[in-house]
This record gives sequence, structure tokens and C-alpha cells, in this order.
Amino acid sequence: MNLETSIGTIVAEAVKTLYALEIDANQIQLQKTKREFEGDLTVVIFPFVKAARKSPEQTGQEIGEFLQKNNPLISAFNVIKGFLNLSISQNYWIETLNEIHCNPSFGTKTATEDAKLMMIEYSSPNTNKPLHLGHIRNNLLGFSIAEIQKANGWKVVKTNIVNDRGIHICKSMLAWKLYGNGETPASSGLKGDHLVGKYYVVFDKAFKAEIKELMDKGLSEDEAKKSAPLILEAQKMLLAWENNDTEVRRLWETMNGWVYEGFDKTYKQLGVDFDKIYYESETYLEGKSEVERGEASKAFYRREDNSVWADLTGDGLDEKLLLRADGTSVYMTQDIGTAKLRYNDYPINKMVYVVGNEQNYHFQVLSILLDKLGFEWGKSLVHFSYGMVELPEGKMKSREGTVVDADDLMEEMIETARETSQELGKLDNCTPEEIEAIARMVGLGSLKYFILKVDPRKNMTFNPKESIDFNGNTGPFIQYTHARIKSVLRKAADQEIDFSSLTGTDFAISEKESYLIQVLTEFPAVVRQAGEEFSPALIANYIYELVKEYNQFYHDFSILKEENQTIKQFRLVLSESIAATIKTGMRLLGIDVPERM
RNA sequence: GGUCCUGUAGUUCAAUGGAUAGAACAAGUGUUUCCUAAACACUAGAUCCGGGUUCGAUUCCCGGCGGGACUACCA
Repeated sequence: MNLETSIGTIVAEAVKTLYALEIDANQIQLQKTKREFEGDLTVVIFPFVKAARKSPEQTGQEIGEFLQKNNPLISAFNVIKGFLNLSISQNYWIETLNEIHCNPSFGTKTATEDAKLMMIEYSSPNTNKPLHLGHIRNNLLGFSIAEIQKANGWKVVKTNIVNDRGIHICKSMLAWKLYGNGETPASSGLKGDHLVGKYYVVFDKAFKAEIKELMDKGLSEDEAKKSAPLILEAQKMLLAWENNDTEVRRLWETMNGWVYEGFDKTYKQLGVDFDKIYYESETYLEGKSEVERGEASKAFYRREDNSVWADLTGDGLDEKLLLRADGTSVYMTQDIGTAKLRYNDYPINKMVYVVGNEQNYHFQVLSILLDKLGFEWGKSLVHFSYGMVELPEGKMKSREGTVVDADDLMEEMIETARETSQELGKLDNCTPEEIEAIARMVGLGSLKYFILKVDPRKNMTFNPKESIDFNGNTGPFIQYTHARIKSVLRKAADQEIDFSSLTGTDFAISEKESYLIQVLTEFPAVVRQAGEEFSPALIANYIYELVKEYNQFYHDFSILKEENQTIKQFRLVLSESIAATIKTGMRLLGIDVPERM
């Protein structure tokens, strides 16, 4: 039984005995005592004052006396206004630390044989442009959520759906064919995804020029967009693709191959991966046949122009197109097919889509459509809807060239970390490989922490110039603390001090130390909550608090110079437990922590 | 127009309905013969406006005002 439950139970007992008030133990409001007051844990008294028919102060006093008499864990108490502050005995904290220290998987669970399976879709790139800052948030959130759910005992399958077909893909193919002169990643030195992205932009420019020309000739903008030779050519190419035209298919495979090679590098650098990748080119046909099945079962209907629609007005939404008049599929069609295939492939208990909040409507509709098609899991899809990353000047727009490229950004962060390390001169006796590995850990740690510490549901601002920070509430601050603890532990090991466990428990510790243990004990609950709320930010903020507290301790107390051997051992055990928790917590965020930096 | 999200120091972020709204960066100042100063300490600075519910509201409800997203035979 943990501390909260045991205190909750005894408080419930107290109010029952004193005031004949029946209250459930987990309804008791408990909170960590604020720093400026004496105590560890606080009971909020206000809910009992009515039944007690006494002042909050008096009620608190009575409950406090009851608790102290009946629970040896409570060493002292005080009442301020309606708050009963309890001090917990030092022995409790010391023994708790020992338990934490002995538990290598503290805070996390491992999936059992019969654990439920969660599939998490994230990343979902288009093969016509390189990944940018928005994708970074998506990838980091998806990966971290997967780690967090695993730590909560789920089996997790990480999946990626690649938008590898469609008119937009044909655009870059066409531009390459027309203007590329056979350029390849090898011949140009460009990363594959960047090369293809370049031709997507080339297409857009040429297309715009054609539109302007046509408009100058008197066409309306809409007419111009529909009749520009380039777009007609792209549509022809899509049709050829759908008809398995050998030449088009070969070009498609070649260019997508370049892109995948590029994406793989980016994913690897970012430290994310997938267990199963789906491609829209392999799922869209399934979607089409599902829509046709839905039409046959009258869930959907066909219009005179031969297009297929779902009427969602009964659900408070509009009508939704599912197949175009020419029979080709749309985004929604493909997502239906992909969902079905996934449930065929895996015994999914929970399906989670990590997709930006701009697609809230899409997923609302998807869920309803799958339900209408008779899939009992349709309504249970979870859209993990996260906020956009904005730049100080507003939203990123690829066409206006204001996107922050993922590869460039990561490289920049690593370079800055490299320079900082060099300036501080702390790695002078490390090998070049070690220095490089640390620069990478710190640079990426800074970026990842910056993104993940923010509540995922909120939009966030990224300032390329100012957001790169290695001081304060940042990844490197946490990494630094870990490295510093490790350094102390190495020295202790050199001196052959045994800190494998506490040999005694009968000694006095400071408030700072017992507080640190208290913060440590919260870790499992934070991991659980982060899983329930899909929020890596909770873990990030928790670790920051732990680290900040530890740094104060480190500054004010000596570890290796402490003369009392028992206390020295205690501080080493405490430090090692904190280092382990930092490492576990950061691992849940997908951030590595170095042994030295 | 409709639906949804959002508004906290100069800036970027915190705060299960609880005590004097926390941090970090930026500004100003101090701490290194001492386990890593990428640290620690100090100073100054904020809940968009108006109602309501409550013993208590940044949080919940209603109404304004501001910002954003969606509302495509694009994905």
C-alpha cells in the first residue's frame, strides 16, 4: 500500500469516528505540502467542516490528533487555515528509498502475455517532400507515447502510413521527367527526399506560371487551374499509374526509393522507428471495395454523376465524398481501407492516430463511417490530436519557404552542442567518437525536450534563433545533472565505497533529502498519468522538478566528503536512484542521457 | 456563417476547484583554494474583459473581445 492510500484510509476513518461522515478513502483530497510550510503531505479539511460543525482550524486539529495517535507513519502535524500538514517519519522515507533503489524497473511495467495491444500510428509522411518541424513534433510525440504505453504494460505496435500515391506524387514525378535531366541523389549529392521535394516545388512554380498565362488570356482562376497543361499531364500520369503503366510505375518506384532512403536517415537521426509500415498504394483498393460494400448495404449512396457519398447530417455533420465521379479514391477512402487491413493484421484493442488537430474533422468522420460499415471498433478509434508548431511570424508554409527542415534543424542543434562542449572544454580527454556521440545526444536532447515539455494539445511556438537553449528548463540541463551524478558514482566506485544498498536505516536525514525521496516516489504515478492522458509533457515536467531539486541538494550537501559513512552511503544511494529515474524518464521521452558531458 | 481549439510575467512554458499563481529565457547582482559553474542563490515582473456556481475559480458555466484550425471531387 502506498503512502497516499494509507493516509487516505486513516483520514476516512478519522472523519467517520469523529463526525460520523462516511467518505471513500480515495475521495480524500491529498496534496504535497507546499514548500513554505512544515510537512510532507497535506489533507484539505474544507470538505469535512460542514459535518464537523466546527471551524476549519479546529477540525484539522482534531483530525491531526486522531491521525498521529493511530498511525505511526505520522511524526508531526500542523494546521494552517483549512489545511492539515502532516510530517512523515524519516524512517518511512529511508526505507522507501531502499525499495526504490533495489527495483531496477522502478516506475515501469512490462507487458504480460495477455496484455492488451495498442497500435499507434504516427509520422504519416508524403513522399513528395522532406520532413519538417511539424513532422518532428508528430514523430517525437508518437514515439514517446509508444514508450509510455509500453511502460504502462501495453503491447505496442508502432505503425506508419506512407502517402505514396496520388496526384501530388505525380506532380513531382512529372516535373522530374520534364526538367530533371536525369538528376539522381548520387549525381546531385542531394538527399533523396530533398531531391524529390525540389521537383515538387519546381512543378508548383511552373504550374503557377501556366495559370498566370492562362488568366492573362482571360480565363478565370478556376478554369486556369483546371486546364493548365501541366495539371492535365499529371492527371494522365495518375491514370497511367492506376493502370499499371510500366514506365510510370518504374519512375514511381525509383523516386519513392530515393525518398525512403532519405526518410530512413531522418528517422534514424531522430531516433524513431516503426514495427509495421503501411503504404497507401497497398490499401486504397481495399478502401474502394469497402465503400462499394457500404453502398450495397445502403450505408452510402451514389449520385447521378456516379460519385459515392455518405450522408452524415444525422450525426450533425455534412455529406462526405468517398469516391469521385471518375471512380478514383480520396483520402478518406484510403483511411478506411488502411484501418480495416490493420484490424485484419493485428488483434488491436486500441487504435491511436497521432495526427495534428487540423484533422479533427477527418477523424470524427472516419470513426462514424467505419461504424456505419459495421466495424464494432469504429467508434473506439482514438485521435491523439496535437497542436501545431508555429514560427514567431506565424504558421509554416512550404510554398512560402518558411518551413524549418528536419534534417537542417537537427544538424544545427548537434553543431551547437558540439561547439558548446568544446568551449567548456570538458571533453578534452574523450575520443572523437565519444565527443560526437555526446554532441548528438545533447543537441537532440535539447530539441526533443523543447518539443515534448509542452502540453501536446496546445499549439506551440518555435523560434529557431532563441529556442536553442542549453540552460534552464532544457534537455541538456537534465542530461548534465545525470552526467554529474554519474561522475560522483564513478569516484565512489574508485574509492571502493559500497552503495549497493543501505546497510542501516537509523540515522537523521535533512528535509531536502526526504523531499527528494518523496519526489522520487511520485514517478510511477506520473508514468501512469502520462499514459492515461497521452502526455509526455507530464514526464518532462516531473523530471525537471526532480533534477532541479537534486541540483540544490548537490550544491548544498557534500556526498563523498561526508564523514559519517552511513550518511555518505545514503546520499550515494539517493543519487544513484535519482540518476536511474532520470534515465528511465528520459528514455520514455526518447532522449538519451550521457555518462559524462 | 457553422463546428472545434485557444488566451497566464517582455518571451517560451507550468499549475486533479485549494494556501502568497510556479519555472526558464531575457534584464540586474552575487557564489568556484570544495564531488562537473551546461550549476546554485538573490532582485524585479503575469491570470483578456464582464457576469454566474462555490467556503474557495487561472481552472467549471454563460456573454463579450482577441488568436488559430476545420468546414475541397487536395492529402
